[in-house]
Parts: sequence; structure tokens; C-alpha cells
Amino acid sequence: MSEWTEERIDSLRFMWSEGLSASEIATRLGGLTRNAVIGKVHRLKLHNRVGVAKEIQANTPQVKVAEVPKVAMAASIAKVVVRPAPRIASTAAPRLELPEMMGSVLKPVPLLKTLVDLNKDDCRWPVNGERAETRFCCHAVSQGSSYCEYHRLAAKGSGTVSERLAARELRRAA
DNA sequence: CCCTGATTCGC
DNA sequence: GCGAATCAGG
Repeated sequence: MSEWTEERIDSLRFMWSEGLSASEIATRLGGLTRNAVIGKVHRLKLHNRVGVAKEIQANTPQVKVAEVPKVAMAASIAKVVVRPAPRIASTAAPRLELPEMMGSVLKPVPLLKTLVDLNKDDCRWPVNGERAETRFCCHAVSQGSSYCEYHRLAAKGSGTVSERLAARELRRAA
């Protein structure tokens, strides 16, 4: 059984806004089918994805999640980092790249803890994997949020269409 | 056949 | 509200 927690919904919103397909989102969230994701998308009235997201999807090569090399995955998560990212046991490998929509807020390098290792003040933004294998960002949370500043803004920025457009404008101006 | 989202409707 | 089944299509 899996339920639509706030965090999973935030994650869904973000991934959907970034142009990931319903099935990709389903495997990353775990315990869901693509039908469930599509159903939720409709209930949230998120179904009108805007231009850029469509392009991302069209230009994304179709690669089986389990076949993506771990090295490639680590590189896509933390492309700003030179040192190798930590080893990850999960077979799920996201090619999610967070948008540079946060102005001067630096993209955190995920610490990739599992749920059981999460501390109270660790950012709970799911980075990859499913269920027990899910790894989280784990950087210090912003006050009043379950996310670090970067992911707090990421979740917020992927809310409504107007918010996304505003975020896109900010990015362009920066 | 692989995949995509959209819709319906019993639960 | 949820999501399997189904539809329509690439």
C-alpha cells in the first residue's frame, strides 16, 4: 500500500513539470502504476504541461531505468561536483536535473541517505530509488519545511502554471 | 510490440 | 479520492 503523502505529491508535481512521463514518475515514486500517476495528475489538475517540459520529454532518450549506469546517474544528480558521488545500491537511476530556477541558491549535492538514516533536520526530497531504497537529499531543512532551501523552492516553483512561468522568467533574467 | 496520456467507473 | 481497465494514438 502506498499513499499520496504531501512529499510524494510534491515530488510528482516537480517531476511532471519537468516533463518526465507518467511511467517514469511511477517507478521513481515506487509502489505505483503509471495509471495511478496519471489519475493523480488529473485530480490535481496538473495535466497541462507547458512547452519546455514537452521538449524535454521529446528529447529524452528512452532508456530502461535499470540499465542506466550508476556512474551516469551520479553524474546527473551532482553534475557540479568533481569528486565521485557515493555508491548507491538502488537499481533506479534518475536522469532528473533540477532547474536553475532558484537564483543564487546552490544546488545541493545529495547525501543520499536512506529513510531509516534520516535525521530530524534532513531535507526529505527524494532523489532516487523506491520505497526502502529511496535516497534523500538530506541537506539542512529550511525552517518550517521538510526540504532544504533549494528543494523547498523547487517544490514551490513547480506548483501552479503561473508560478512556473514566473520562475522561468526569473531564471531567464538571472 | 514498445511506449504515450485520457477517460471511465467500480471501489 | 483512487487506480485498473480501456481507449486512442506515436
